[in-house]
Amino acid sequence: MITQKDTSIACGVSLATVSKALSGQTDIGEDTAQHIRDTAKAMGYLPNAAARALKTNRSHNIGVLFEDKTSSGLRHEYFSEILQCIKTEAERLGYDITFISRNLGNMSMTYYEHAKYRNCDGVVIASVDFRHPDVIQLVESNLPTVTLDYVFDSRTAIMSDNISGMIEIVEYVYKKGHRKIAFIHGEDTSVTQKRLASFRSTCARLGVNVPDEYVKSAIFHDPRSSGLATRELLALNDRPTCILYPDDFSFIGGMNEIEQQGLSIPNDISAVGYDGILLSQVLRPRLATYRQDAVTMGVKAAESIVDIIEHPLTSLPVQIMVPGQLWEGETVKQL
Amino acid sequence: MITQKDTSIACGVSLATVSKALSGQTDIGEDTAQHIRDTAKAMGYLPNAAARALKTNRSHNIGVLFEDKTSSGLRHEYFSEILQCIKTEAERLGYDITFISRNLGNMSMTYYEHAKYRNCDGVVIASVDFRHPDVIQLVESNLPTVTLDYVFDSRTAIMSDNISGMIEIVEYVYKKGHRKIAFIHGEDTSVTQKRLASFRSTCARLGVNVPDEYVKSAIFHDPRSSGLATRELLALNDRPTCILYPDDFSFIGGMNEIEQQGLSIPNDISAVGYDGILLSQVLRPRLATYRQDAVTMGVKAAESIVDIIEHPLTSLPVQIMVPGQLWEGETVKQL
DNA sequence: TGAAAACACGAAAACGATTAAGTTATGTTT
DNA sequence: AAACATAACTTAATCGTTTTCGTGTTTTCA
Repeated sequence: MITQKDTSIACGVSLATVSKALSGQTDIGEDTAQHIRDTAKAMGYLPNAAARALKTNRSHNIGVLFEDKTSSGLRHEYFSEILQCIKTEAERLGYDITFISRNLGNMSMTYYEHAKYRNCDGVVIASVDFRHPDVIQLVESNLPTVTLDYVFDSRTAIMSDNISGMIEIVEYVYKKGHRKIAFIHGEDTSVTQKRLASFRSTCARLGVNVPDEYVKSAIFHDPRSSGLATRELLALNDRPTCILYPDDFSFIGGMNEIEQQGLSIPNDISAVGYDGILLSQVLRPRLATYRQDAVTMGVKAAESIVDIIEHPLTSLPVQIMVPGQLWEGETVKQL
Repeated sequence: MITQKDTSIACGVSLATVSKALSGQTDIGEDTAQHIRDTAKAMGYLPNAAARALKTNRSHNIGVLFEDKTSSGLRHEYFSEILQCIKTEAERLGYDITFISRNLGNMSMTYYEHAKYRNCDGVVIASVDFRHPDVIQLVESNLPTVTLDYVFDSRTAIMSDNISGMIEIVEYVYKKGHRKIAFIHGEDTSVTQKRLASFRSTCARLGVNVPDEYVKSAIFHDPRSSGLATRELLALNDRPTCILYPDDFSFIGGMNEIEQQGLSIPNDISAVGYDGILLSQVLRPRLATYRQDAVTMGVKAAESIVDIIEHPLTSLPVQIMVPGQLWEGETVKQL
């Protein structure tokens, strides 16, 4: 492996001169610097991130928390798309991505310890149990952090606008003439709480009555549970005319149930998803859904964490609301 | 930050002793070692991966190549599941995962340079253009590498068994009485070549004639292109009774086309997917498909790269065939 | 009991890079 | 021309660990 030392010998200058020339310091003559850069390249010199990190205490490495539990995790297109965009944007800004977990080999460590061990300059917390003590420890530490879809006090958070999303969905469905609107929500998370509150308040504002039996609980990304909830809704005496699903993928479970009962979407029952994953737009009829802007979420997350890392004093903790977009699709019938 | 030095002072022993005690060397008295470990923990000592890597030339970090081009990439459930499993298994074995790309900030580098820069002990090459010169450079370097679904000479590869997969599919369809079998394949990749060859040879062996117009080209993971191919197939005078799709997701495009023409699956047209993603099993009728064992792929990839890293002399380059499984589903009609 | 072996620990160099502070040589000012 | 500023380098310390080679002490056993 070619080091700066090798290069310095080859150029007949000191180690320091090489380091400065390579990092573009100004107190090196332009001709010398150029010569050093040329020979370094010719010799196949590569910087050593470990040495650099050790000395500078900056790794240019961002930790990412992605715990793959049942519902969310990498298999969910929303998250894999966010990850993809964090990765791309971070790389553009000169940072690499390392996954942070709670164990490494046989030694178990907290997220914080792991991130410190790897000298991460900051951490993006994407998909985890935000109530876990280890997550709390991490956000309360001195490490820069950015969370996705969950707010911690005095910390930057990138939020998909679930409140507005739900408002737009309900208003759209209302505009289409629906007054019997059912909502199948996901398991009890911060996201679910926001959507549910928004659903209830918007319905109230529009004067839409929501009987208790119109609100069902299911599991995100699990068509089976939303299928069961759908069945219960269809069995009601006063069945809803429109069902809102926790996410696009879960809608499949509802769709099966509806079709199996000989009903058709949207003629007999209208339906709306959430997420705007690829699937929603290749189904026929195209699913009405609220597209979450995963691309912007990822980009903003990367931008924010880098900003905090590079300007720790001037960057302020903010909550960035990322608006989504209603995709009307063809699954909500005009009544 | 607490270092070994701090600990050594606190314990009144030398730096060397602390290092040995912490790494479990034998030439330290058991009582001293225990005392050192206790105080280290009490003081909140954390090892520094950068310093360790610098000294030992081992980072316990595995690079992963995941370039997100159109068809494959993280948004494809097959790959995101593999990534998830590589991650989990690598962590179990004491390694972290870092994404390797071709640029970092404004400096562009090859994969090899990036991996070297980050001191990766090895690289898993998952989803890229395997013919790219930079990929070639990487696999021809001294870095341990493992590839997925593509073989390089003298290198370990984890292969989803596309040959057998196609054999099983064709035999299954044949057993169901189909003799007019069409195949819509993906773009020209190594995987496509294998499946196509296997399709042709199996059909030949079974005495099934495959007219040229029964073999259509589409794009992986793109329902639109497979929809178009499906339309062409349906327009043939002598239309096939069964269509094999490049992947489960692409099947959606075909499904829409078929239903739009007033035909039904499987009564009028039978269909088979490939991958066995979640979607395939929540569709009604359940899609016949060949389940690729992404979990095993990921686990084997992690195991293999770690084995090569830790036993460079005794580990041999092998091609590990990961068998999949035919899921019969309900989309192939008995003729 | 005395020499060799085993044990427990320390000193110091090294990994590759960065950087504060010091040293020349050259140029500028008055 | 003396004094000073600037440009262009160099020296040497340092980041936190690991590891080789010693060294002093204790144990072992003939």
